[in-house]
Amino acid sequence: MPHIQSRPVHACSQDEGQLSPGGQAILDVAAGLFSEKGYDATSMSAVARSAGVSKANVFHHFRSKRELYLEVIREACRDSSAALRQGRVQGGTVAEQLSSFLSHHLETLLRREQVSRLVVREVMESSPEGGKELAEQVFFEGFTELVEIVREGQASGEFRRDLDPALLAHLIISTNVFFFQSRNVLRHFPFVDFADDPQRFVRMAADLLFHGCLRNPPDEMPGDATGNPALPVISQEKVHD
Amino acid sequence: MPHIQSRPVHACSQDEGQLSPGGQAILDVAAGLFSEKGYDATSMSAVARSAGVSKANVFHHFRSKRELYLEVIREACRDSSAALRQGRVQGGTVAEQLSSFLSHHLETLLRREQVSRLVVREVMESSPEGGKELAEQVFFEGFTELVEIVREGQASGEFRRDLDPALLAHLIISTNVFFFQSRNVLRHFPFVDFADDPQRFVRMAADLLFHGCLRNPPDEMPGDATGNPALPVISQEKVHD
DNA sequence: TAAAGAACTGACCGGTCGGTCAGGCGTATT
DNA sequence: AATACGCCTGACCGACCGGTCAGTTCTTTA
Repeated sequence: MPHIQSRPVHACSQDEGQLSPGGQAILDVAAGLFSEKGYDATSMSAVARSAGVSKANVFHHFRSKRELYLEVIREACRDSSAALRQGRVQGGTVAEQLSSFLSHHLETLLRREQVSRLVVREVMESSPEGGKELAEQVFFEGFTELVEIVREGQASGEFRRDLDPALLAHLIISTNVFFFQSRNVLRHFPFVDFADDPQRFVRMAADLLFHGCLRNPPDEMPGDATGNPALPVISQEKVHD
Repeated sequence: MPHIQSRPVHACSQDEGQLSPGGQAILDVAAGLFSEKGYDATSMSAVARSAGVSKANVFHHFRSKRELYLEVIREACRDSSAALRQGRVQGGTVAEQLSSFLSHHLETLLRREQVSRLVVREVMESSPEGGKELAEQVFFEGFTELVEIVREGQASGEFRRDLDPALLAHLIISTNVFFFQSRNVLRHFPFVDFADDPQRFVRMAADLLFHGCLRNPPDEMPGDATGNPALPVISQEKVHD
């Protein structure tokens, strides 16, 4: 379990100078195996076999198992970081921007399931020092951007000014990542019907994050039963599929 | 990585008939090692060494590595399930109950860090079938209870009736678990100051879940600058330490 | 076409893995 | 006193691990 240490992921979001097609093929199957079975349970022999090459050849392209693993992580970070940034929408209210981010982020998580699992695992298992590197070199940009969006919302008066923008940003990521993580369990609760409908989930979650769960008006508004109170939820057709 | 299968965790929250002191000692050190280094990276030799017994002795008490691991998981589930239930408060508003739950739940997660990590890992890596068993046999009770609390809040008119109670319950768990998971990364963002103050985090998160992040009144309220709008936040002294 | 170097291979290494086995020791029943 | 059984041990097993190496084939360049 070689979690990030001294000089590892620093190549994140840098081009890394193109490796040979054979090397790339190895990297691809390695990504699949690592994310499916974890680091320890993935043997170099298995990587070689899956790639259709000899084990010695794998070691020709990558100095060690750890280096292969780190390269996989780097690529995963580069990809998901890029995917995250491109989900940005310019126009609309800040709430719409955040909602679009939520949607796009979750869609990316699910579409690139294996790689996502890999990154999430890396976050969870990171030591305090490894966490520092992950924070600085992998997630800083995206998270900062998210915090900035929230700040804009506060500056424009759209959002409450008395809450910590980083907290909201964290809860947004949290919402998606934990949904992604717990889906296989969530799906089996009888009263949960959103586990297999990410778009519905993201819409409802955004609604909750925006409006809260308490009855809206401080003064009561009694005869409203269950009809949806026509909340200005998000446009909801910007969601990809 | 032996995730739950055919007949595994069914002993959760059942007494399991007491094993010999030697066996319990082995189980304890195994719990530590498994949660610290993961399944694959923990060898039976290491377990034996840490427990101060021979490897053959470990296999005398537990038929296989997998069985030892499952026993560790069972115990962890039994413990954390119990810890969760006892966090329940009777009196007060539903919001206060949920707030207390959040606080107690996070405190338990952090206090029993290793075991928590183990369970979370199990959730994340669970296959669709393994997830079913986890859902039914480990988390059903606690999650159902949480959903019930939310439903009470809706029935009494304290909460909006147009939101899915399971969704709110899920977001509550999500908030805590992801905080727990990402702390080592979170701590290193310069604009995050709640990573090492779980109580503050839980208070702010509860506030956000209750009231949302949008400016409260639907009608504008222009000249209000930055002063906190005196929101009826949670009592905030019910939080343990 | 010769040379150089990258891509690739099978055979092999020391070490560790999960698991087994034959047997010693202590104690309680008969 | 014999027996039986739970607890425990060191020695050992085949399989597989990450990694190396000498050598062959392919590709590029001069």
